[in-house]
Parts: sequence; C-alpha cells; structure tokens
Amino acid sequence: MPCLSARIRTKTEWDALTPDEIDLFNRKVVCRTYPAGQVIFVQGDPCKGLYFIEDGLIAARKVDEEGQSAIVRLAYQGDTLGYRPLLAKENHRATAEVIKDAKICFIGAPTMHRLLRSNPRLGMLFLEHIAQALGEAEERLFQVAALSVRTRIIHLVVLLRDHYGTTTSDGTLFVELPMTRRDLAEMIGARPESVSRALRDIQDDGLMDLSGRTVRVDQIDRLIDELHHGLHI
Amino acid sequence: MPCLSARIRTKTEWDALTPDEIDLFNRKVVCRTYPAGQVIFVQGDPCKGLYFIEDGLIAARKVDEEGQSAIVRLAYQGDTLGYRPLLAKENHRATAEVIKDAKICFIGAPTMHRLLRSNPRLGMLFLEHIAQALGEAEERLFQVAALSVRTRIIHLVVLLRDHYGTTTSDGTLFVELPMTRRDLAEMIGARPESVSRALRDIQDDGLMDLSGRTVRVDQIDRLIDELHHGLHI
DNA sequence: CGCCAGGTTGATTTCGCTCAAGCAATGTGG
DNA sequence: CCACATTGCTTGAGCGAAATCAACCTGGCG
Repeated sequence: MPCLSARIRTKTEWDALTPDEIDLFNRKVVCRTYPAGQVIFVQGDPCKGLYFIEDGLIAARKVDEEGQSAIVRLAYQGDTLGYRPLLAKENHRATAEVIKDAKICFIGAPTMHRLLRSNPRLGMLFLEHIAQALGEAEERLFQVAALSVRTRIIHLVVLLRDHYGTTTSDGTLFVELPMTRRDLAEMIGARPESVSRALRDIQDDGLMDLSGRTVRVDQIDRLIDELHHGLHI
Repeated sequence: MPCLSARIRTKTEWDALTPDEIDLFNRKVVCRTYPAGQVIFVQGDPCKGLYFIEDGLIAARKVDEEGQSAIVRLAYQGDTLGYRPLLAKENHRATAEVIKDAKICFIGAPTMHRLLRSNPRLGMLFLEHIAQALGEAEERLFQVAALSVRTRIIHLVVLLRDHYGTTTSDGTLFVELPMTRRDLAEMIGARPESVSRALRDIQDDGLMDLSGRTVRVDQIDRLIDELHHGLHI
C-alpha cells in the first residue's frame, strides 16, 4: 500500500512526479499515524523534511515566551507541512499539533531537494501552492487586524465549511467544528469565552443554530451577507 | 541605463538570470517613476505582470466594503510586487500604493512565464523568497492576534530599523518612520490615536525619544528586552 | 493669509479580556 | 456501581485596553 496514493496525489503538487520519481518517493517516505494531541514538530526545531498529510487535521501554532499563543495555519488531507522552513532555509517557526487523528508521511529534505532539482514542474506547483498560502495568511492578517470577533467567527465557520461542511437534501448546511473552543479562539486571535459569546450572539440573531460542535445554517446567504454588507443594514 | 542594474540585481532573485535573459528582461521591461500617493494596481484587478521596485517604498493595502483597511505588506528597494497573484493565478487581492517616491519596473506576465520556464533556478529563488514572505506574514498574524498595541508598535519600529534605521558613532539609533500615523496604525491593526498614545507611553517610559517621524533609541536592548520578556519584569 | 492634512490630546464608550462559578460529559479507582 | 477528578463549555460580573468622538494644534501651501 503506497503512501502516495494516486487518488490524493492528483489533487496536489505531487501530481508533477514522474513514475520514477513516485517510486523514489515511495521508497524514501516514512509513514505513521498520530493520535489527536500529538506533536509532529516543535517551533525552533531544524526542518528535517516535509510532512505530507494523508489524512487528519493539523494545526500550526506559534507560542511566545509569555505563553501567548495563536494558530497560524491549518493543514488538511493532501496538504504538506514544513515546506515553508524547508524552502526558506529556516528552522520551524511554529509547532505542528494533531487536531484530528492523522496519517502522515515524512519525506527527508535531501530527497525533497533531489526531486526539486530533477523536476522543475514540481517547484512550479509548490510555487503556486505557497503563493496561495501567502494569500490566505494575508487575508487572515487583514481579518484579525480589522474585523470584530463576531465577524471573524463567521469567516471561520465559512472557511471550515470547505472541509467540514455537509449540505442535506433540503439545503440545510451543517458544519462540524473540528476543534475545541480554545483552538477556535486561537484561530481568530481571541479568548474561548469570547468565542462562546460571539457564537451565542450569532445564534440569538437567528443566523445559525449551535449544538455542541455542530453548526446548523439554514440560510447561508444571511451569514455571507453579514460578511459583505456588515451588520444591521 | 538598464533598469535591472547589477548592484540591485545581485541581492535579489533576478541574480539567477543569464546574460541573455537579462537582455530579454531589459528589452521587455517598462520603467517609470511614481510620486508618493500614487496607486500602482488596485485590489480585484487582474494581474498583468510583476513590478520590480528599483527604489522607494510601497504598501500593499486591503480594504473591505465597509472601508475597514489594513496594510498587509511593505515592499522596499529590490522587492517585487505582484508575484503572489501571478504565481497563484489570481487577481490582485490588495491595492499597491506608493508611500515614498518610487522607481518601478514593470515586466509582463508572458515574459515572466517565459523566464520561469527557461530558468528553473529563478523559480527556486522565487520559492525561497515567497517562503520567507509567508513566514513574515504568519509572524505578523501572530503579533496582531496575540500582542498589545504597545508591543506591536515596538515590533514595528524594530522592523523598520532594517531599512530606515541609522546608528551614529556613539551608538545611538535613529529610525525614520517612513509613513503617517494612520499608515503605521494600519500596519499593526490599530487606530492612529492608539498609535500616538502607545508611542507616547513608550517615550514616557524612557525607551525611546520621539520627534515628528524620527525615533531616537539610546539602548535598543531595552526595547528588544520588552519584546522577549514582556513588560515590567 | 486661510485652508487643510497630519498629529496630539482629552472624554467617553465599547468590545473583549480576566476572573470566577457552575454544569455536562467522560474517565478512574475503590 | 458510585464518589470523584478532569476536561470542555457556558455564563456572569467587573475591568481594562483600545476605539470613538471631538477639540485643538501645527506646519506646509495655494
């Protein structure tokens, strides 16, 4: 059972690999499973290679000396972790922690550089991928800098919809929040209590229905509208 | 007088170009000067190519429908603007505005793709560059999400030191803040009044001396210490 | 000159944080 | 099987940092 299955590969930058290179990849790769809560690498560590996420959910978290903490990125199935420090030739600047049980394939830096040298197209696809990641980071930077907690929460629910949303036959949307309130808070630069209150506010306004970690949204348009036109118009 | 002078080129990703490619670049490039305040491209515009900054200072600003606004990146001499949308194949997601009079060279997307195809090393250097930009964006994301206005201002002064700081023979550091209070505020996700007050607080604590847009710092260590050990320890 | 953008300061309000209590769900050991 | 920790979540009360609103100063500049 190869780690880099065709089904996942074709949706990622690894699609650029030739059969020979896929073979090299599969010979060099080391796969293992990680339970939720496990740490994959720690901020400050040298970057030994890439982590390809076959399944699960991982958060990249930054912490400073005073214990202030924020989640700067989420990585889903098909995503790759560690490419930023590998390509920037830096140490890890965040700690990667498993949020939902994961299967992760590690590929060492030397193999990675060999692949990048032998296959320019792989580099181009990474370039495209990292350019999109930069766009998302700048988008979140704008949100945290300029928007209220309530608005940021709505943005987050809409974001999580991509991977954790399902729509029933009658058009109702369910989003399963994949993490604790604490982690949701760290995603948007807030406190867990503020997240609770903001979620309740939004619920009281009839925009969503919350039970545990499941959000039910009847009219997604009303949520999206608030993002575009602001409150109470 | 070629736009891509050797002095600037060698410090940037354009160092990868062969003499032939430099020739192509110089034939295709269109250079002009922009006074402060001028807009280079607007968020939402399709990305027509790259803007290489020969001199000056440019801010990438995001604005939403309600007028909320934040500066998500600064671009200095030698930096390139527009590579993110070009590589991610997206429209511009920010507006580029000249902060300090600039000389900027435009290179069209077709030429750029031709260069990227002919020279894989150029792609690798862009990869390295954009990986660093992502690191900086995530760093600022963390700061805005987790730190106080006062701390963010100190981070900003330390950041601006790289390009706008000079140290006199007696070790005193002068940093020339290159923009208005309003723009400083938009850099850190705050209001101009809050920036004024935070600067005054820091001054009252004897950490810096402020006159107009010039910051004098006698003991840079004390500023850096506050960043690492927090306040009043 | 008068005007205006940039900047500071003050008064007041608001949003979100801190601290603290309480509750439900889950786990653990006797 | 039950007493009890533990963890995640919510809610409340009070507080504080920063936003808002507004006045006023300053130095260009037409």
